[in-house]
Amino acid sequence: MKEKLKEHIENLTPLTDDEFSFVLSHFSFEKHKKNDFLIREGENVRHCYFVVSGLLKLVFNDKDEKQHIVSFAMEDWWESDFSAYFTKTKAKMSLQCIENTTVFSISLDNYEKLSTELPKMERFFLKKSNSGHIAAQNRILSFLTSSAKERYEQLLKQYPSLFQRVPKTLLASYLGVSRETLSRLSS
Amino acid sequence: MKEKLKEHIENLTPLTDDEFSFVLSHFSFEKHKKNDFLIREGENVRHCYFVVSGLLKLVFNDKDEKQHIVSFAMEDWWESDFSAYFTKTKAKMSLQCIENTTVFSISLDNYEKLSTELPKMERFFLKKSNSGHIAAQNRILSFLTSSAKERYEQLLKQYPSLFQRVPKTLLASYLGVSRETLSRLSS
DNA sequence: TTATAATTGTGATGTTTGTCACGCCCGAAC
DNA sequence: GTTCGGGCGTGACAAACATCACAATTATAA
Repeated sequence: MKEKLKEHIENLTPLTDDEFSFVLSHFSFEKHKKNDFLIREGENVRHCYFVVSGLLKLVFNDKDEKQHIVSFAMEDWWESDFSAYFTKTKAKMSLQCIENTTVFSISLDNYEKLSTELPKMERFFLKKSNSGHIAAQNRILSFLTSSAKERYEQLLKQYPSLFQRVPKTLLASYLGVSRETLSRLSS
Repeated sequence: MKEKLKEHIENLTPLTDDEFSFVLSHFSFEKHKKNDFLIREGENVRHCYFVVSGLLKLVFNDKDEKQHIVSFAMEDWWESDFSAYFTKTKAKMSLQCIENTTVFSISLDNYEKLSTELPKMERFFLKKSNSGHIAAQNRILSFLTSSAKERYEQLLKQYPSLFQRVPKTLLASYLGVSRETLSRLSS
């Protein structure tokens, strides 16, 4: 588990063993079961999560209780309701396990401490944030340029494993179409 | 002009005058006319821009030469093709002036120098990047949860000035609907 | 095992939206 | 002035998609 986090960080910036122990001391390791909530809509968001194994969904529920999936969080992803996390406001979204999941979590205090105490890590978080921004922009682009069918095919190509791991209803609410439409797209 | 940048940064972190001069020395000030390109699709992206005045569009052109507006960049916004900027690859999008525009620009080298030399600024860029990520996520959410009409009304509420400054065709291609549909929504 | 719930496909129908077509208005260029 | 083109509205039609309904199959739990 530790190794997973270490390797992940070292993809962007090398760390000595001492530095990594120091980094690690700012995180907690957590195991969660399928359907557990890491973040509940309306509550405070104490942590940001690094996914070691498993699968989560970041979900927004509209007034009609219809769920919309903003993001699937897979192995090696960072996820949270970042808006609520950074501004210390209540969560607008929920983060829930689709499978049994293990994560490293970090509080905002520790996030900021770590950033100031170890500049490498601030640089690391900056790069991660930039990637997150770019990924989100690509998703916007896919809504602007592509039909439901094309978005479906892009997803299939990029994350083929999702189609075995996740009920189609969830894929539909990620793609922004109804379950029935998705079903007809696949045939 | 300088003051605009200074105030903008000081919204998030205080700066001494010396620090600000140091910051400023990493930027260039540029004036551009309506229709000028700051970034052209297919070319290298040398700079990231802070908009002092005016209005720009960040545009993606699909295979059918249809333009899709990823973002309008207004006063106080940071904009670039961040993916191309950070990874030193060719631009997938263009950044073009809708009005006469003034900006501060910073090269990637200077961005990185500034970040390492002045940790405050790295913290600043991190916060900006987070906001960008969150803003993009909200836009994704609006595609998932809202009809064209609702997205139109949200935009009208958030940026009423756009409706005087920008031809409806551009608003349509930001909202992801045809010009004709947008026209019918407003009535 | 048996009962219960979740998942998925598919038909019927109506709404939303895109596309093509046309006409009007208005400002810029000549 | 006249011409030309961009911006904008709107009608007609077709395509894409949502919604409702129902059935069949597959987990899941008691």
